Amino acid sequence: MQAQTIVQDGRSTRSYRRQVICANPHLMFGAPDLAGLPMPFERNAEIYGEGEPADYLYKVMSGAVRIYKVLTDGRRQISAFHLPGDVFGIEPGKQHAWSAEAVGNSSIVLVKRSLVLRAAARDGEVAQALWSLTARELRRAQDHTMLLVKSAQERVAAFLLEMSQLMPGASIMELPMSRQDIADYLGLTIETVSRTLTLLEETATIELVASRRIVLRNRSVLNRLNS
Amino acid sequence: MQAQTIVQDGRSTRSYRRQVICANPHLMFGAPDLAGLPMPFERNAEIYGEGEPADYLYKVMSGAVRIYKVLTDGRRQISAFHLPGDVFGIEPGKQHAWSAEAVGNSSIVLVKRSLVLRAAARDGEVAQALWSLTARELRRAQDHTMLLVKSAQERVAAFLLEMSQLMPGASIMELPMSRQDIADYLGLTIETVSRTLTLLEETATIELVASRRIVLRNRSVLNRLNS
DNA sequence: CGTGCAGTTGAGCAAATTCAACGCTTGTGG
DNA sequence: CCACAAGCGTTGAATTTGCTCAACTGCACG
Repeated sequence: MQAQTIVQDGRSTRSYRRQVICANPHLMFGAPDLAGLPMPFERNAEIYGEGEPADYLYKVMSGAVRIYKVLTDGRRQISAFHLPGDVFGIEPGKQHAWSAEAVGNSSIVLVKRSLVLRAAARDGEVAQALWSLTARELRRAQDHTMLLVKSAQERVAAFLLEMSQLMPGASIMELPMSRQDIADYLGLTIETVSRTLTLLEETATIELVASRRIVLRNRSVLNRLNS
Repeated sequence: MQAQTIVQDGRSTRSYRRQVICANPHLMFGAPDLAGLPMPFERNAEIYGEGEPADYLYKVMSGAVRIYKVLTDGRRQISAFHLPGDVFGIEPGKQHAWSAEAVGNSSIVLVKRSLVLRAAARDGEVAQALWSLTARELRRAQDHTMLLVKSAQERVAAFLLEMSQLMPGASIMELPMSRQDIADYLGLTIETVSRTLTLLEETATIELVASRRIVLRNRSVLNRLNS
């Protein structure tokens, strides 16, 4: 069983070629009894890759996960960030259509897909849960679609509100992801994201405590942008 | 029971205010026994509206359906076109998050949602079918997301290929929808769609037999744009 | 034959991208 | 402890892409 994790290479380009570096997140494919136990993933470690068999469902315990695809021209599109409590990895087919990586060091619980499916076949409640999980993911994807037809300001505002919803109660938002991650999620460039954030700061809508620590000062402005 | 259908108003603007005109597509909400029988919908007739209870599942028998939302600023975003054979109207919640309209005159079969859900609770096969239908819809939505981060040429090429896949065998594609529909699906303006189509015609990639009759002359170019 | 709608085309403009330089923080090695 | 490189983020200037506004064409229908 080969142990290898794939992470982003360190070049300053924005296209995503990949490079093999360290120890393995895929041990469990040979050790199905690990299902249900939390597994640690390092920053940028791959959880699964596009085209791999979709044998597990995943639940984020701590950290954050990005779901993404790399286009032929090297651009990357992130379809979702998953934060603690979120389940991900549900796929219609046998194979993953997307890749998943840990944004920062993360702890993730794995459950064998076949176990869940078998349980669902027996138990209507499980089937129902699985279905509503998929349906929620569908709504998420549709909301993301609506994001991508808006202006840069609107997208960034929507992103900030979405993140603050995912971290309720925190007055200072601690974003786990980089500007590049945000840009690839919003379909913008890092420069545009950066400029838009400073613009929002200049208008006292937000406060950039540090580049990844943001306070939402004026939610009504953000809500209006989001509308 | 009030009979009324809602259609687009006739103004030249691109924002979508609405105006009541003619006879009712919602008879079935009072006549559940109609479930399973095909119902006719006129061009632009509303099938269901955002916020209405999601009491039915729908299957297109003939014609075409657009699923859309109208933003606060009046712009419309179409999330999907459904052609004969497609099932639509599956929603995670009790209410429709989107609206559905017939693109052209269409025939659509309705099935009571509660019947399907009850069947799914008893029968694992039905539950499985329902789940995979939802999952397919999810993949569709994700594919659409990937569309919206591409250039205008790439979006139009992807649209043409998608449509040709939905109408296999036809050498001349007969598009049921207007330029405005296409634009709202691709997140572009009608002008950009029009210009892009003429550009593709000038490069002999497609042939515009008539504005809604298109022949794909050079699929490899389209595929390259799509990649 | 006019009217209305759908689609096309053109010119100017605005928004976001591209390319480039720079600043700040962090980690590493002398 | 300082020097320096690497990563990440910000800022500026030029460019490109698609949008806006406007005019015009072709077609269908009365």
